[in-house]
Amino acid sequence: MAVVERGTGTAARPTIGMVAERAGVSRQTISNAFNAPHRLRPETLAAVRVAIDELGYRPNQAARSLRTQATKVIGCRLLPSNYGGTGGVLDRLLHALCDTARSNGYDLLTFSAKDDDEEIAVYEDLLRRHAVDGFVLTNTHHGDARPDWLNEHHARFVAFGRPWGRRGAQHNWIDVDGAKGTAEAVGYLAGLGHTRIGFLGLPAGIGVGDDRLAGWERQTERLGLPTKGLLARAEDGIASGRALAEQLLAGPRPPSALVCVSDAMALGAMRAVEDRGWRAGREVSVVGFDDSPVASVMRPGLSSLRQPIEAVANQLVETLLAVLGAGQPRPVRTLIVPRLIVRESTGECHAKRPATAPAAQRGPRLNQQS
Amino acid sequence: MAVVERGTGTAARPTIGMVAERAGVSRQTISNAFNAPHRLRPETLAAVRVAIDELGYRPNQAARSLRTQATKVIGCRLLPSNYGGTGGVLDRLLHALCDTARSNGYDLLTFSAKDDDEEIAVYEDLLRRHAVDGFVLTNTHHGDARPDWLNEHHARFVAFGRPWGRRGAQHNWIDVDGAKGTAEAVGYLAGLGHTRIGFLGLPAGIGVGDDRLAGWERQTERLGLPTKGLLARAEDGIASGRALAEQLLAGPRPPSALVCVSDAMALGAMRAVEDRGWRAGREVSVVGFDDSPVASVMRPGLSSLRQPIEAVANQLVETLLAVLGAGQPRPVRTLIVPRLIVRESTGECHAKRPATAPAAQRGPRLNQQS
DNA sequence: ATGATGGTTTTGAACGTTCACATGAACGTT
DNA sequence: AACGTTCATGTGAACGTTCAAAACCATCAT
Repeated sequence: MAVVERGTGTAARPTIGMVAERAGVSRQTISNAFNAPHRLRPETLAAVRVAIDELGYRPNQAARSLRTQATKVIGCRLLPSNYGGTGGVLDRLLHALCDTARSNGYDLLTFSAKDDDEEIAVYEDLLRRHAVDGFVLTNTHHGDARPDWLNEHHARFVAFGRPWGRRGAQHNWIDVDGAKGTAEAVGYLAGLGHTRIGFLGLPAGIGVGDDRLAGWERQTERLGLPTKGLLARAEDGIASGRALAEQLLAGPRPPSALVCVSDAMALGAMRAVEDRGWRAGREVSVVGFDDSPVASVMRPGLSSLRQPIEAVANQLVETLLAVLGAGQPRPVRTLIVPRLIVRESTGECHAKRPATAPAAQRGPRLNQQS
Repeated sequence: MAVVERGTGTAARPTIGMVAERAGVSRQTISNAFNAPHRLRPETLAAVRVAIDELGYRPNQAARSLRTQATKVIGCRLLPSNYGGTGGVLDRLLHALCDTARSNGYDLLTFSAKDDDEEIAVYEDLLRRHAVDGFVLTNTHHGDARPDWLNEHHARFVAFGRPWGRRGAQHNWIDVDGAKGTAEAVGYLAGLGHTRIGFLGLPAGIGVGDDRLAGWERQTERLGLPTKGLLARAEDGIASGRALAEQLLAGPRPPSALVCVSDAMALGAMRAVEDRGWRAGREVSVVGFDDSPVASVMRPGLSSLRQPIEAVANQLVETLLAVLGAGQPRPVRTLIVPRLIVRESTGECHAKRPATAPAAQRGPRLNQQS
């Protein structure tokens, strides 16, 4: 645990040679102590470790990369945390990636790009300079040019997000099973007695939106619940959610619960509920998606489907390391199931006896999450 | 603009030697084409550029780092985007840092840490491995151990944030002038006719909070405005803001405007205003700090002091590069002034004629920001 | 004794670049 | 013509590590 030397003049950091000399062995032995300790005799290893500690030595990463042709760095584009209304999901992913990568001996190199083309340009630069070993892709979408580009250039990568709209995509990916999530939400609401459960979705053609919608469709059908007049779609956003919800609630046979494709939509929906003098979780239940920070902070708290981002990050790194190690192992296509976080915006159905006779006030049972 | 070779077997990327051979010059000449193009005769340079382009060559970063002892990488700790209620400021900073660094030929290496000690441990690791040239520190605070540690270990760094509580700190820093910001807010509100302007602050001892409070104190004094019973302090948060605002508004001589140390506080304050059946920007004006994404999205929009993060990032990188280049130039201590973004939560003072005679309805003049 | 075996350590070269210096050409001056 | 100067390019070494192969050294069977 010795401190980095601070000599009188230049702070010359130790090299493998200095450690070798101090331990009375060759350079290679020091190298082995790091890369293949099992090869050393226990006494030698101990002695070497003492020398390493005394000098506070760590292998120079540049020299190591040069020799091994591996930088131990993973590249990842940085998206605005509020990107596409994903409410901090990508921010959490980035954190988790840092942690997982580091505990596997890798570092994370981040860069920003205003669009996919610029992102590809950065890929090209980083690859040519041998500055990274591989990439983690986020925010995959229809007509995504990045996977093809990376494949053509023999780059190693994993994607967070399915290759929407491409059946035979050859790359590895991990994603969250949005359909399973919304299906769970519908099931939960049905369990609370709701029979008319609406869905606020995105315009057709957006992978994530279609996926989450499919879960609602599947589950309502399975449970024999109606869907007619209970689906509304528009661009993501609070304003959107408010308008769509108002539209459904103003219909002849309004829903008593709304499952939303995002927290932003759900926030808007709650607003629409309040506009009518009602309260989310009482007259109308609302469920969001992504469990963004606001969801837990607002009152009433927003029930939301939380993506298990830490698990996703683990899978991503694990898969990428497998790809980096062995050339190309079996393809990995993993779906991880989100978890419904229940807060006050969901409650039992009171559709039969509306606002005039409100149900017994449920205490503000805060199920706050972080 | 040639594409990276994709040979039949291994995709052997070009080296400086191959380019040299192709151009019929020596390796050093290729090197110079990148690092000192002015040294080459124009014709030579042109010929070399052709060869470089044809092969799609870029210098191998590891080899370069090994030789020059410079990695061209800057390290930066990643903080949760909702960290300490700073509402996306650090997220914006990270983006801006990426951009600025990259356009200066540097990459950004990010890592996460659960506390300062862990952060220092990562510093140590990265320094010993020669994985970075320097660091950007964020979130400086009282009793911060990081600058001292870095100085002792001869690390190069710049801080975003003043060395709170240390007069003679020796390192370079850039910060936002919170006091000037709140002073501007007070001035603006006074211009709208407000005379009783309150402040919702943080507990004493938090640098950022003390700074922003000081601006309110300074400006109210300068304008001869009262402060008694107009200051309330607590931990940051929406709930806090709501409670503090309610406390001030319930007083014998309540404020007609509130300047808040953060957007979270301001959100709470607006809530308290609504609790009383009032509307922010009409009966009581509210100003936040940081211009977080919610500020522009909510209705009424929250007026807020926006930190010019892009300018901060530029300064940070510029300063760090200066430190990395020349050993230690003149110390840099820069304060950058925030800008008041006016939205609907601020309006003319109507303290004399309260809610019964509301002023002419101001149209929802959306001054939405991004 | 001899040689084969297997574990442990050392040796020399190589990774791809840039540094410090050497070389050579072109030019103007004496 | 000889010289110094400047500019452009080439040469060999070095950065710090790991790879491949060789050398060493016990141990054991022959």
